[in-house]
Amino acid sequence: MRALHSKLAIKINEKVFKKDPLTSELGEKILREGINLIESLGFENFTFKKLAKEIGSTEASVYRYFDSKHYLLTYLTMWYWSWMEYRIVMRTLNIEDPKIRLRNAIKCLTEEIEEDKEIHQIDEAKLQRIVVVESSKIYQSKSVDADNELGFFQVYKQVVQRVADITLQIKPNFKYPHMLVSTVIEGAHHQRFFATHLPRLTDVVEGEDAVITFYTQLVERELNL
Amino acid sequence: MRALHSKLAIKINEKVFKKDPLTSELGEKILREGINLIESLGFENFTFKKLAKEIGSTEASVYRYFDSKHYLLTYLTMWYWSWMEYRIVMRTLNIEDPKIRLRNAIKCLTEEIEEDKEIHQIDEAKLQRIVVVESSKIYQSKSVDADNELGFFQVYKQVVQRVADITLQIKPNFKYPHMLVSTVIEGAHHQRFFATHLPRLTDVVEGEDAVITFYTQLVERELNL
DNA sequence: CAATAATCGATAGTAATACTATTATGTTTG
DNA sequence: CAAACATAATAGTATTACTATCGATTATTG
Repeated sequence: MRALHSKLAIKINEKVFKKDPLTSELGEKILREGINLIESLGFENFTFKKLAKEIGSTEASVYRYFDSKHYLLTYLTMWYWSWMEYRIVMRTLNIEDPKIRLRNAIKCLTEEIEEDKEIHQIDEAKLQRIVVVESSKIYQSKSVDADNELGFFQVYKQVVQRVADITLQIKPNFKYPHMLVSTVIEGAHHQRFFATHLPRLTDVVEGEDAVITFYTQLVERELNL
Repeated sequence: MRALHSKLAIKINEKVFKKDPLTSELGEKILREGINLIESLGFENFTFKKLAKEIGSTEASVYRYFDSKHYLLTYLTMWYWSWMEYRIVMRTLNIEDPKIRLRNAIKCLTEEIEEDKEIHQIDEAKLQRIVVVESSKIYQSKSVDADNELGFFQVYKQVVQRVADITLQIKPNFKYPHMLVSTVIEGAHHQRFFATHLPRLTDVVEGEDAVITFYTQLVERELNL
């Protein structure tokens, strides 16, 4: 009984999987338990063998869906960015003032996702934690260029482009819109990671989400708002 | 005939190696060829077996210096940050105006190192390319907390602290000095990587080092200079 | 100068990883 | 009901990430 193909369909580039995991129960388990296991073991120690054991299936069956754990992580990251793009669209649509659109978008990109939305079969809060810690591994790899050719980073680029466009509406002659946005996105991830593991590299402020505050401020100052 | 123990001694936390690679010719070869191989193969595909073959030695001998390739990368990264700290000190010492000190420090952190200094046995330009692409893997790993306990990230933290202190001299009530500096450092690395592999995430400007310009500007705007 | 320690190369071996291939048994669908 | 498809079970391979042992050579020290 799969409650799939939910309201908002998130479409993932087909080249990243061998068999669409959203078309079978086993596939969904791979995604769900994959997220759990990657989070608890870390991507390095995560294997398809362990995953298969967890979901009561076999290694070979998992390989029928994904060519490697690298592509599973890629899939999950693509899913995250598709979902994020949707969120950004929702929160900027119908807002006239580009300054508010921008602020909302930055908040979207930098805030911590709360647990327990239960709209998808995928737990977005958990997924965010994986994206924060592990997702840079999907491009910091020898296969970046090949994967980029296949379009695996397209959604990520779209997200950057979308927010960059808002900055250009505010300051049309701004020379570095993409750098600013990608700095904010990657920066927010790093800061969340640092806050947990290397707090001396960040400034955690009690009772405030310093990450949102800092990057919102940074962007607004950069565009002299 | 090793031309070692050069003028400026870079001291590396001893816990990261089993035997100090700077005390033997084999050790130096491990560092030198290690850098070459990691750059050409990528850290994932780099193995001690391949390294041993390259330097005409054996896997077991390499293991006599480092417990794992992870610690070799950690060593190299620590070396880079020690060297970077020295550079920053040199370029900020005796400069009275904190604004200029800051600008120099940011330039140090964001500029591309040119080839062929030949002061150390280590090629800093090549090392920087490795640090840009691979170094985040030393902390984005399950052993972060243990490695942090052992002090492996101390030099990195010192660098951040040092530059953060300059920002505080300029703006004493600034709430996010560490976030700002670590954002600049990690951001600069990402932008250099993006420029090569995912150019739509950045803004390469012909004839100008956009990375230096962008982050210098960013910092100065953040501190309203 | 001799003893001894350090260093290294050579070889071997292990457990785990990252896969691929084959086959047999269901299960769905047309 | 037959064809097509999905999965489990099993087996197997090449590579990786190590560890252990053992002489031979080289450097250090007493």
